[in-house]
Amino acid sequence: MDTSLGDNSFSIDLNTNLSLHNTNTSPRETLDEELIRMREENKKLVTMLTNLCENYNSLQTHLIELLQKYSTHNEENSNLLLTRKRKAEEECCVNNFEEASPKRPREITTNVSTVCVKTNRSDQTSVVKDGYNWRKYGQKVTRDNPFPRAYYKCSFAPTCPVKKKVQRSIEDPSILVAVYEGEHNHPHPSQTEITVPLVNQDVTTDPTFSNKFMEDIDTNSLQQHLVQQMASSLTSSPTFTAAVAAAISGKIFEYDLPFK
DNA sequence: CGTTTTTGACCCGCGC
DNA sequence: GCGCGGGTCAAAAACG
Repeated sequence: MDTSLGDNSFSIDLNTNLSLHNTNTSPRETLDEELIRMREENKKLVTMLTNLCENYNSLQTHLIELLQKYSTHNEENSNLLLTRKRKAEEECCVNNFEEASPKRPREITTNVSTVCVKTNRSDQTSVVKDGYNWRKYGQKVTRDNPFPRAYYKCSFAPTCPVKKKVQRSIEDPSILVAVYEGEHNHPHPSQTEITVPLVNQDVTTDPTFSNKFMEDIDTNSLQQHLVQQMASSLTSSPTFTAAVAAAISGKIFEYDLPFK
């Protein structure tokens, strides 16, 4: 995860470097002490943030490992029940970047990944906002799911071979299951309208669910969210706002005084 | 008027 | 060989 959050250089500059031209020692000493205290607090915050990033990374790695194990387990169980055809589909979904079945020569090597997206129950559309532009070319009601399956091609087709199938989960209709086939051979057109894929129990109990969704989580929006959370928690602290107010007033004071 | 979506028809692989 | 089911095509409709 290449992130500025993991960068130790990230610091909260409170602009508390006050250089007051006040000769009164006692308020200055107080301010100096306050300044030292704020710097230490700043250091602590940086350390905490670094640890937080490290913990997040290790947790993410752990989650991916668990999902991989879970997928393998489901594959073994379902092998007893599924027909050969459906089993082949299952394997295709569980194992990403696996070659397509040799019995289907029309599909050359395709990368298959599954992404689950939480939507509003009132939203009946089957649109998964992933930043790419798609053109719908078909819709079909399948045997094992009453919700229609929509077929999309990348709008860059035929240059871009990527297709996706979108269908609501039979277990939880508020979840859209999108199956992507192939890799885009063009840059991502937009990073602005990405729906963060969902991690919940309904999704992980779906045997067709793939761990690939973790890679599709937009790291930029996650970073923004974390920064916003940290900013709000800091600004909600009375000591922090007091320190900022002191820093700003001190700065104003600095600009006012030299001519006195 | 160009683009996208809808939808019925068709194709093809698989199982019996 | 036949039927079933999933995937794709393509004409018509809808949309901006």
